[in-house]
Amino acid sequence: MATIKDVAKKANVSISTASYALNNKPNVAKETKERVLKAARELGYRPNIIARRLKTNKTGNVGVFIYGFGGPIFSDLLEAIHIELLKEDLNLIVSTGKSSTKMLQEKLIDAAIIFDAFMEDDDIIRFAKERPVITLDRKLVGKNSYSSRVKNEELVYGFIKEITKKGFKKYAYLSGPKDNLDNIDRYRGYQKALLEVGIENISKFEGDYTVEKGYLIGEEIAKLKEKPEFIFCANDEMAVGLIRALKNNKIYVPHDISVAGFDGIELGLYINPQLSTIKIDYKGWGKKIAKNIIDLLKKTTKVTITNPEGYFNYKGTIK
Amino acid sequence: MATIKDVAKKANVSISTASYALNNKPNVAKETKERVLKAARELGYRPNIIARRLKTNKTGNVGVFIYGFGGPIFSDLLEAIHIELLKEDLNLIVSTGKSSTKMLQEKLIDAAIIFDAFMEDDDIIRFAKERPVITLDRKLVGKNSYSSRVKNEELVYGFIKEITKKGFKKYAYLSGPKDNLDNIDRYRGYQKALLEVGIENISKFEGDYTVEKGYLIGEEIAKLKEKPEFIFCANDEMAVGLIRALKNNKIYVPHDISVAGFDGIELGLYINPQLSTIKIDYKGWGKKIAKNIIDLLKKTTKVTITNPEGYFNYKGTIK
DNA sequence: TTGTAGGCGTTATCAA
DNA sequence: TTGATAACGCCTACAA
Repeated sequence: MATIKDVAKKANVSISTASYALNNKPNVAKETKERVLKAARELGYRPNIIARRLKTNKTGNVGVFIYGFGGPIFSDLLEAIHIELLKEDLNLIVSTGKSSTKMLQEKLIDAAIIFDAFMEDDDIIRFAKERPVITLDRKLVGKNSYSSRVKNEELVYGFIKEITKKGFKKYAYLSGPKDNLDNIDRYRGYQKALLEVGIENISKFEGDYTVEKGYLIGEEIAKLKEKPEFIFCANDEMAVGLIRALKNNKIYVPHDISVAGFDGIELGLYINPQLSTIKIDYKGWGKKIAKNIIDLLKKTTKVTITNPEGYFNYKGTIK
Repeated sequence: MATIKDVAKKANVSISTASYALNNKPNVAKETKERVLKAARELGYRPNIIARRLKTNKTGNVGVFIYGFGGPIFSDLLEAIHIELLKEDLNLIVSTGKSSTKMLQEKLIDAAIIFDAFMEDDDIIRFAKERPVITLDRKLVGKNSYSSRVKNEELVYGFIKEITKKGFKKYAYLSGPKDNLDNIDRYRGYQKALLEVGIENISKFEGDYTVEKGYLIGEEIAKLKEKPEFIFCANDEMAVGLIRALKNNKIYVPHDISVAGFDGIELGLYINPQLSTIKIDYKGWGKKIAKNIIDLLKKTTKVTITNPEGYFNYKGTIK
């Protein structure tokens, strides 16, 4: 592999001059520069990013750490982030699980966006001592450390407030993992809205955000004597599984039971009827966060982190 | 950030001794080693992977480059790869588009797995001069360069051979992007199977692998006077969109038209009826490829690259 | 068993 | 406008 040394030799200049030429520094003669660039081209020279990094402490990479590659919400988020980063010639690196933590520790990235509740606050804080982080899955604010959150409580509250006008009596909540922060906030909004109209007992089923679990809970509910009239699922995927199980047990949505979810995933559009849900603008969110990260890396201005928008869709699986 | 220098100073040893101790070399006295490790712990020392890499030419990262984060087949593939890599303490880095090419050039990874037809052969070949690559989306075999492919032609041929026994007369093919290699191979198998039973004119619609395009083609087909009796879609996502458009136009699958897809994505299980398809074992594939990569990195044995399995599901959207 | 020193490929300081 | 050289943090002969 050709190094800058080879280029310098071939162009008959010193290493430092070669470096200047290759990095577009203004202090190098036009003719010299051309000679260097030509040599580089002919040798197929590529700067060794590792060596550069050792010197400059910059990689040109932004890491996005997610809790799994399966989540349908991530594709929009990642796609949008990627587009923005490319505009600034930054690379996007995606990782998950233990790999993420290691990348954070090894600082192979200039900045991080975190959407993985399994990652430890401590690791994030340590990283944030030197580089900016935006977390999307927790409240973690400090030096270099920002948080952008879906307005879970507010959105669910507003959504359910409307639902209560339909006069349902028996409500249920299908939760995500019980220590998941988004899930907790969504439940809080749910509970608040119902309490305000005097409904206190909400039957609660514990899920895990997967279609499969939603299906299992659906089968469970199908066997109940006293069925809920309205079930709010902490995410769309569980709602899809739930509805499917109900249908297989000849319980029809929304005729027999009304169901709603959260996220607005594409899958929800392709079941019949379409899933009622609280749709989050993940694309818009990704774009905004990426812009924030870019600003943070530039350190030019004060950076204001924004939260994503949400929209209600009552049609479909609600009577 | 604490460096090995700080650790050495704190433990009152030389840098090299600190390095030996931290890397578990056998030549260091037990007591010294303990002193070094203690110092490292107290300083929160983390080796700078960048510096190490510069010296050893190893990163401990494996890159997987995909054509987009939206593809539902990738989640299984990535998840499986990730699990295998972790067993060997290798990190998984995922990237797409231009970022992928840059990572390849900058060699931030020890090996690459490529499933992105937009990446250039040249870039891959250059990378493969020094490190192993497995491509999943093209035929590219050479030094350090291996190819693992879905048996598109063979699978579609076998599947359609069975279909022809049902006695359909009018066949259509909904293609992927017309220069996509998988798509071309799938069509070849389709054509071959039909030719063998004397069917020569296949009406062909050009799609792009997306649900949206499938939907548009579905609307187009709904307007045709002479409709096909069986439509094979080059992937499941288009099939889902197609079926949905047909249903919206009161054409029912499989009652009026039979449809099948390719991939076996989860979404296909949640439409009604379930999508008939050629299911690829993406999880198994990911596991195998990851193992291959690990072997290649170890350079121990001759490595044999395997192809993924496929399974037929005729039930659901085929009459 | 420990320490000295050279080098991985860059960038950047300073002198020429 | 160019060149010599010292870092960046780590590993590893080789010497002690």
